[in-house]
Amino acid sequence: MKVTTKKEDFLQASLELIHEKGFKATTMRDIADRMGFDVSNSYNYIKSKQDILEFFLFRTSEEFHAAMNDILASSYPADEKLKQVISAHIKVAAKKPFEVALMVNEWRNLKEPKYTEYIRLRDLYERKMIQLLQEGVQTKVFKDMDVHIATAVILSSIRWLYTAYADKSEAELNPIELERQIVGLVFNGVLV
Amino acid sequence: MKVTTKKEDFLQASLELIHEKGFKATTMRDIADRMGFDVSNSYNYIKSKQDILEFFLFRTSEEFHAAMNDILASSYPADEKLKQVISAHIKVAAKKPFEVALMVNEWRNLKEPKYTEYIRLRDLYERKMIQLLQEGVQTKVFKDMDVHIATAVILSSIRWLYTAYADKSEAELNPIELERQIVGLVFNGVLV
DNA sequence: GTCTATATTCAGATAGAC
DNA sequence: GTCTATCTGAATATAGAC
Repeated sequence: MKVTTKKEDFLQASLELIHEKGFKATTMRDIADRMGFDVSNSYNYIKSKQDILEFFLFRTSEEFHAAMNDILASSYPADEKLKQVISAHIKVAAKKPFEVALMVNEWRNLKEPKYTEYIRLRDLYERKMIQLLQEGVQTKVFKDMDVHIATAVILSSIRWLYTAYADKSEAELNPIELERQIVGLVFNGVLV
Repeated sequence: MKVTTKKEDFLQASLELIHEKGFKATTMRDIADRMGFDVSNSYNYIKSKQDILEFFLFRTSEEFHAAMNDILASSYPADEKLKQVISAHIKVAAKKPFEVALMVNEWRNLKEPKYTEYIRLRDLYERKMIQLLQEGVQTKVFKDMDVHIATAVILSSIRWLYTAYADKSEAELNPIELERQIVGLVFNGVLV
């Protein structure tokens, strides 16, 4: 079994509560209650409530960027690269659904200068995706299309993935089949 | 020029502020400041802060449902129906970007019983979309696919649309070209 | 690490005068 | 419809004792 420090437990409890109620609606008291101690103890583990948000957002963002960088630096053709990006998103969403939920829903609650810093990372990620699609268009692997719109559509189309794994109620989705279906749609669309 | 009541002005100011700062972060004082009067006056127009959220969320939800119902009740084949759903989403996003932003970002701030009521409307809308795709698969217009996953992917893929119209900074997107690009992707994917 | 106590600030909402 | 004044509650965060 996994050994966790109390700080890790505290952050995990925070993460789950924020996912359930939202960042603003989650109070330090809520988190302390779930940990079974008084609010004031929370400040043994963090300096401020903002710290919790920053910790998860930047850590998970880094994970996405690392995967994207490896994929872009490979010699695969663009279609295989795109498939691997989709695959990476499914893997992260399946392994860390609450972290991804935070990225999707709570980044607006960051305060300056972290807010601007985070936006920059998001924009950078988007630009890497645009680059990938552009490469595919130039090599005639992808059709001629507006790569900016296509990037927005594709990134948006996989943004719901965390919900499939965050809610235990959902039937456990087979990640392999999920990837097959999504790649099928992104590559060839819905028409026969 | 358009004649507006002061209540309409108040709600519009609320809408824009909530879009800028988020619902929880927007205070009644913020809204009153923008209107140029004291907080207490706000309660001439609404009973509570929740009212603002409920008003916009349910009104815009109704708009989406009405469009979807008309499309489903038509005798068009499934591919044309799907195209019209996409077209409707673009139209609403272009005309009411802040309202759509609220639907995407702030529905979690509804309180019971409105929260449950709203979730039901969302689920209903999703089921209508599943029905549309199922019809297309049965009539061999769409390929054989997991219609639940396809519904999640397609609805998610057009969820970003409001951002293209909410931020004035973005170059004004031509809705006709936007529709052409998105329909092209949803129908045939990115491959040549 | 845990507690009690408290400082500080700020939010939603109401009462009542003009 | 507008204001002043105020109630009530709640939140983040800190100080200091055990």
